[in-house]
Amino acid sequence: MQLKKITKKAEGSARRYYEDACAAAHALDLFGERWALLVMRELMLGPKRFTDLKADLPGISANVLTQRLESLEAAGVLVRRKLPPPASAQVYELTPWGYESEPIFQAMGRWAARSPSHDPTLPFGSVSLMMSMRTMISPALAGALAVDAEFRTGKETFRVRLAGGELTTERGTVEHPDFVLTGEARMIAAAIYGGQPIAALEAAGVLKLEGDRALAERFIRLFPLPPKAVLPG
Amino acid sequence: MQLKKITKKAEGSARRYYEDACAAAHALDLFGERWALLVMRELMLGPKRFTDLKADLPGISANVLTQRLESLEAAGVLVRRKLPPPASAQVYELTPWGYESEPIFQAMGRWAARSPSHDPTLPFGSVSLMMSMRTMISPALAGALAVDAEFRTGKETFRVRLAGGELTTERGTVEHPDFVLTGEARMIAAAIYGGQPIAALEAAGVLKLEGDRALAERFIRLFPLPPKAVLPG
DNA sequence: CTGTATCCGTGTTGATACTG
DNA sequence: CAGTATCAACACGGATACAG
Repeated sequence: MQLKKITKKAEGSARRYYEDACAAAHALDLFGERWALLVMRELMLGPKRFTDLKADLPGISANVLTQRLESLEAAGVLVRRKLPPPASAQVYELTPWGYESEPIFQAMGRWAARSPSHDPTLPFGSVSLMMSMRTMISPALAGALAVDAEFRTGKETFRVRLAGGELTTERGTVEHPDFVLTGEARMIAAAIYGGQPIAALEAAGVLKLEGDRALAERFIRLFPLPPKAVLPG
Repeated sequence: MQLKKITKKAEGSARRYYEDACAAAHALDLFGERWALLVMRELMLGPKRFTDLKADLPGISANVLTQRLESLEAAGVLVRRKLPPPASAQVYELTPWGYESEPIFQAMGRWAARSPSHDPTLPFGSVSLMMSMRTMISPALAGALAVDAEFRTGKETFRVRLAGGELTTERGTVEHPDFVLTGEARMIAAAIYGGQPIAALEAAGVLKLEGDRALAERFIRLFPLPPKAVLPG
């Protein structure tokens, strides 16, 4: 009787780690596998269910998502929670430390926005939109402007509040918003980052604005993109 | 005469990209493959040759290093340069935009230093040490302290200069250093991050200090580690 | 409906050996 | 020194089947 192939890796894939004390290398041990960081991104605005994660990460397969959720849970980045009845569904939620990874996304976003090969016309999720606004807001341009608005993308609604130069973006609604902007995330991005006037996008039927139009037009100019990097050669 | 196998992927491997306009996702398209970010890290303090990169990244294989250098060059992150004779060797050097990725390492380092699973006893390269000092320096603790020191790890020498709360770390020597610290990077790290007194490490024969001892002891206390994350459960 | 487990084809990764 | 060639292992993504 032959020895059974033990190579089968008893349990939980033996991932490859960098044997490096550098904390940045350790960060890659935690979220360096494909999709892991994007899973974290999708959870930055609050818990989600497996199916929503899968839907919001086009291209990921169920088994890969399962593995990443396991790894990230083992790393202490997220936890799986069972919502109390009647909504007794399972959700995945970042730990407090997991939420503190936001500066990583901001540093990566700021840098990669300058990449010569960055293509902003690709699909754009609503979490990415909200995170990017937090990254790109210019306190200098914002000054003392105060805004309390609602952004509605597809099936999600966000409260976007600017006060004291600080921008907060969270899931939820607003009692008496200054304005409400409705449309796909990529259309809102076209207004904010693409310089498209809101009116033009409305005329095209891809965006809808209700409320204080002047304030909205001013608000969407507060997010200047950094200049593209100039390459040698 | 048979048709030549075109499957060979005409040129430059057909990598998998996230189809995502999110700039952070694009950053992963640029350096999300295994080893890519660590290659960038090794170049953050100046150009290196293929063989040095390979030696400083234990575990990477030559073919993977070649691929990563090609990808990063195509992305505009680094360039290959031929040094002028007589030192006519080939080196790899970050572009100005490549150097601007430092905040990414800092954000990752700050966050991952709090990871419950971070193991600071693993091998520690000298570039990582210099980068981590720039990340972890506490301007509050530094105050108006001025230091001009030399750090010697293995075969490399670095100029470490603190002035006006700013820390610069670069390859090179110092004319009249306040002190010179010699030892493996991990031993210097043991002093700076592990709280080991320099004298103890000298007694163990793993570190050597020349010059202003009081200043050196004070200097190495300027790099407090962030507290470990407390996990639920 | 929500999530997990298993199979499978394919491509990527990495160790070793080898070449200009 | 600076890479290429080869090959084995494994990770990815898709499909499908299964469990609560």
